[in-house]
Amino acid sequence: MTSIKDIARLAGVSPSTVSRVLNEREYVRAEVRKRVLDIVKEQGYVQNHVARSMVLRRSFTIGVVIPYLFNMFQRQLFASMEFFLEQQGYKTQFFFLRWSDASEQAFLRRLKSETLDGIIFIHELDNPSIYRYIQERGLPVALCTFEKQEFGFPAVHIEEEASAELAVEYLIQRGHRNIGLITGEHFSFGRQREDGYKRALAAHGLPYTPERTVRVPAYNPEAGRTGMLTLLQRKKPLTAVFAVTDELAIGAIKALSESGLKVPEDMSVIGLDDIDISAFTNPGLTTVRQPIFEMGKKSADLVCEWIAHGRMQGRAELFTATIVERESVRTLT
Amino acid sequence: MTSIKDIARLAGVSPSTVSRVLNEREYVRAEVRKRVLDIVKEQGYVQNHVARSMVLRRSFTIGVVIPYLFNMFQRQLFASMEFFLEQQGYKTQFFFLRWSDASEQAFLRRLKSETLDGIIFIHELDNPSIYRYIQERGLPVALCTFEKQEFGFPAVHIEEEASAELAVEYLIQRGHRNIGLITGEHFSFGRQREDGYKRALAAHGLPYTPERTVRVPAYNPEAGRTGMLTLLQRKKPLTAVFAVTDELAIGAIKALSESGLKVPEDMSVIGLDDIDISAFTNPGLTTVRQPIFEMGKKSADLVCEWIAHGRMQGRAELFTATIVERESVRTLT
DNA sequence: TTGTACGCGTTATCAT
DNA sequence: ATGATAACGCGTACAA
Repeated sequence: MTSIKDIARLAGVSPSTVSRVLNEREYVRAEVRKRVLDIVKEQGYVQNHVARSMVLRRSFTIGVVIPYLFNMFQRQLFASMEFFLEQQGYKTQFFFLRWSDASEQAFLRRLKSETLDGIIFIHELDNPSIYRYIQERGLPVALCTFEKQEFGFPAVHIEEEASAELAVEYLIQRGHRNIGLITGEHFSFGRQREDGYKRALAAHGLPYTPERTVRVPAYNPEAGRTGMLTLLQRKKPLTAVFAVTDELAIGAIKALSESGLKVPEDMSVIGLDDIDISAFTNPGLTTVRQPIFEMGKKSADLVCEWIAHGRMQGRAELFTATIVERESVRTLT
Repeated sequence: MTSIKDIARLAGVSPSTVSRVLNEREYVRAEVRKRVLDIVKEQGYVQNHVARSMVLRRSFTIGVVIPYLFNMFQRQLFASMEFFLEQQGYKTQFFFLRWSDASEQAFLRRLKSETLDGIIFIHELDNPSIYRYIQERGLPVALCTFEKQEFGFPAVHIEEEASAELAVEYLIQRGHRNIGLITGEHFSFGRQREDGYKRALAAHGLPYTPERTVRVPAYNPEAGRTGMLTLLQRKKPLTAVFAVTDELAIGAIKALSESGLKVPEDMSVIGLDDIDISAFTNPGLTTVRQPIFEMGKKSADLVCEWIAHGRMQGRAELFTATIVERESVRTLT
């Protein structure tokens, strides 16, 4: 491969001069600059990124930590991040994490070996040692869709509890009293959204009945489907269900139709996230929208600013969720 | 950061010895090896990946080229690749490409600067100069979901035409004669699937009527929706539609339900791909399954073997698609 | 304004 | 079996 030395030789200057030209330093005659640039173009020369990272001790790369089986919501989120990161001159390196300690350990090893400039988490980790390592090293970081109070990292997320409350409130306003909940066992947002559900019930003097809640091991459609089936099986009266993510809701709707129940005639369903596909389900899914694109941008901005200023810039960035009305909720009369 | 020199000093040996231990070379006394390993563990030392890449002139990284707005099918594909690549000790670096020449140029620049060990394309590029560059450099490469005869790169894909034919054949067997087609303007698989559609019609002596074909600018649900609407508007008799991807099919079903038409009672719909979500639509989407997981694995294997043996290993790897029966197709009587 | 020399962390080669 | 040294490609301090 052609290196900076080759260019220097061809242009009849020293490597340092070529370096100065390429990095837009001053102190180089316009004439020389042009000559160098011409040769660079002619040779199709591009700086070797590895060598550059080594000497600069930075990689212009931001890591994005995401579950191995990322869902559609996270997919949209990281597309947004990648877009804004690239705009600011950063490459994105994804770390797909499995739900195991071994996977988190492997991640820590990579973290140590890769000289990332910053890191964004779209995935909540169990192991606090990783957060601790990042904190000690002072690595610029942002959390997206969750927070970790103990570490004081900047966090980007919606008000989980309030957003869930909004969804349930919407059902109650439409006359629903017997409302089921499908949530997940893992991650703090599952618990927070469950709290929002309870708060909405309480605000209207409705009792919380544990039999109307089911906790599933994942947040995908299949889990939503089995969750709904379980709920149905318990034979508690139910006119509506709040699924804490859209994917769960999509699975719930499937279970309902398999059971010969119509949405929203026989059962109303509301989700939370507003992923792309939710506009295309039958019936269209009524849900609560997270501003995905903006949240991705904010996360990217937070780490980039931290890097630029050399110190942490923000703390929590709270976004507001809004109802998206489609056809999966019926008004009881 | 602690470096190999620090470990060497702490263990009372030279950096070379530490290097030998870490890379599992022979010629190092068991006793010394243990001492080094203990220090490494104690210090939490990990080799610096950047320095290593520089001297070894390889990065243990495979690039995966994918459209910026990758669809759910591609999402499953690259998850599979990432999984197998990691298993073989490679990191995955994604390149999200936009549909523009500028984006392809930027990609070429990165390609030159990054010392990748290999590359997989899940995205067909317009610009032959990129393929040419890869060919000249002898960079291990695999194409997934398409091929480029001119360059003779190994390619992993289903028999596009035959798979489409299978879908249409399925409709014809069930009594459908007036079958619409929703396909995309771009990429060779769109044309190939269209050819398969025509071949199935011809095989049964059915005429090809251009008014029953619509070509949309993307392969996502929204494009499928507008495509279906267009088809409906033309008022040609129609009992079934073949959408060349599942995402298009999902959009088509949405358009149908918006128009007050029931699937499959008033109109049958069949897709192609069998993405995860297709099992959860209402009605469940009848489609043709690409063995996504296996195709991802095969692509990963092809580049890894190429790297290991120092020369190209396979050529075309053809996979067979199979019908997945769900509820979106009705048998006419 | 430009060139020389050194160092970044690692591995391979060659001595010992 | 182990250590010294050079080299990978680049940026920068310092000399010129």
